[in-house]
Amino acid sequence: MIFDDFLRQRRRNQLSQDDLATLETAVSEVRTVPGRRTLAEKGAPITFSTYLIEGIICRYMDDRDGARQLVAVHVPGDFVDLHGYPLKRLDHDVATITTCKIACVPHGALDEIVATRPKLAKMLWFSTLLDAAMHREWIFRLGRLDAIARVGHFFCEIEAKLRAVGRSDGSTFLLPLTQADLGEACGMTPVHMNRMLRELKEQGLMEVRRDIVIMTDRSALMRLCEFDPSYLFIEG
Amino acid sequence: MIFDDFLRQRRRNQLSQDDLATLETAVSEVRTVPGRRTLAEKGAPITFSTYLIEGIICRYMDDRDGARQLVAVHVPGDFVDLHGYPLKRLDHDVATITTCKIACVPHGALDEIVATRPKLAKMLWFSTLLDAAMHREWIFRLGRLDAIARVGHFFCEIEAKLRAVGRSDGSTFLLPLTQADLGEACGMTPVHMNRMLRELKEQGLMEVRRDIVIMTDRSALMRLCEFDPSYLFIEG
DNA sequence: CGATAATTTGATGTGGCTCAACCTACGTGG
DNA sequence: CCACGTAGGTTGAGCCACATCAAATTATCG
Repeated sequence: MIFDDFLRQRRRNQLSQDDLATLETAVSEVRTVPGRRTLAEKGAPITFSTYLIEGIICRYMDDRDGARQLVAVHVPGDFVDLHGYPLKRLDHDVATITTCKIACVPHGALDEIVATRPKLAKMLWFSTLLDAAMHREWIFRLGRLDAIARVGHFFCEIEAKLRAVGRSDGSTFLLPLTQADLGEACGMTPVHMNRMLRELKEQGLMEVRRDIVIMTDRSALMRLCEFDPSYLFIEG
Repeated sequence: MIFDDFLRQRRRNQLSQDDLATLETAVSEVRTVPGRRTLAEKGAPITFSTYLIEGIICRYMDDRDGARQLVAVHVPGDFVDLHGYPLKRLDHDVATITTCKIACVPHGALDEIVATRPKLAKMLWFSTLLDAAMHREWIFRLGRLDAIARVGHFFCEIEAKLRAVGRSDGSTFLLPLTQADLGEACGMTPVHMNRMLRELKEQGLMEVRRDIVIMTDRSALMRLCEFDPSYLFIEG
């Protein structure tokens, strides 16, 4: 049950029932956390990793003035800080955006998996490298795209990820991020994010109504922002 | 011999002589590649990973106009595309900057390691996550720092990495990147890179003479660009 | 010594930031 | 059920960091 969305549409078929059962028994606790709560702080040593069952979680780093740069936005099915298992401590903060249902997996249980189930271990490794591939795309986005394309690119990524876990029908999905959050993800001020969203709407590409995102013309949007989903390693 | 610099100053002490010998025998070939050569292209399936013994290698992505964004710069001791082992194909290009000495490790040999040596496997996993941590710092750099701080931050990172493998004395090191390369790493035009380098020199922080970088005042430079090396996981 | 790549400099344009105000939605308590 | 407080969203005016374009200068290397 818990890991129903784990690597869904990725290489889940390479996970045996046995593997999934093993993961399931590795969970020490499932709990619900309210929105806007810090889950882990930069520098703190961690002893378990967090798997996201439901909700939205972000990872971020602050500059010296406290301005925030998001480095990842997580959706159900993501093993949020699995990289903390080999690294032992985090180089950034982790916080919920919405109310979240999470599963905690102690690192001791992961040791057991690595020692006895090399195939499953390799899949866990794979899942951390998906995050790294997304990081690279974020570097590209921030370094090479202008503001409107950065915004479009961000939404294209989120949509593809949500679709892979059945949370988007390809044009409409729920995403309760404020414009300030979006700005922190795309490296721009909330004011400019507001203008870019208006521009995208006026161009008939996408619009945001309350927490609902509607991609009016997804393929045109993808063209605008040079979005190629291959880095997400989604199959089928 | 080959892996003398692998994870040096990281957690190398956790690698046994046996582990190192195993890595060594996993190498199928050691070769020398001239500078400015493409080693692997985006999308191509790969069957071996490349370990960098000597030289500088970069990874990058191109936008639709061919403008390049570097996503990583590698120094000796880096396992350049080890992430290609679980991922099976690359989401970016890889190219040499200088003449390089590299070791090729077939993925079949890595399978053997993962199946029989969980501790070594976890160290390999760890090394791919170091790259991910650097990616995150690059996201922060591009999203939150102004041009001069981006440049300083880039040099601080390179210096720390080179120092960890004995290629920097803490103030002076060799780095044969053109100003165009540097611009592609820091998300700015070569013209602006040139002006930022002048500015850094005039402020007495660092200067570049030919291929030699001299950090005149490293701690002031680190302050300017909010550089905190903890994300590099260098010990001692 | 000539060809080519890299660096440097100047002039001008503009994308996105800053600052400031106002508007709207919504939750809370009276 | 309304009054009010607060967070989020919207809009405008002005400015500045960085891009662009163009040309000159300096290294590098056959």
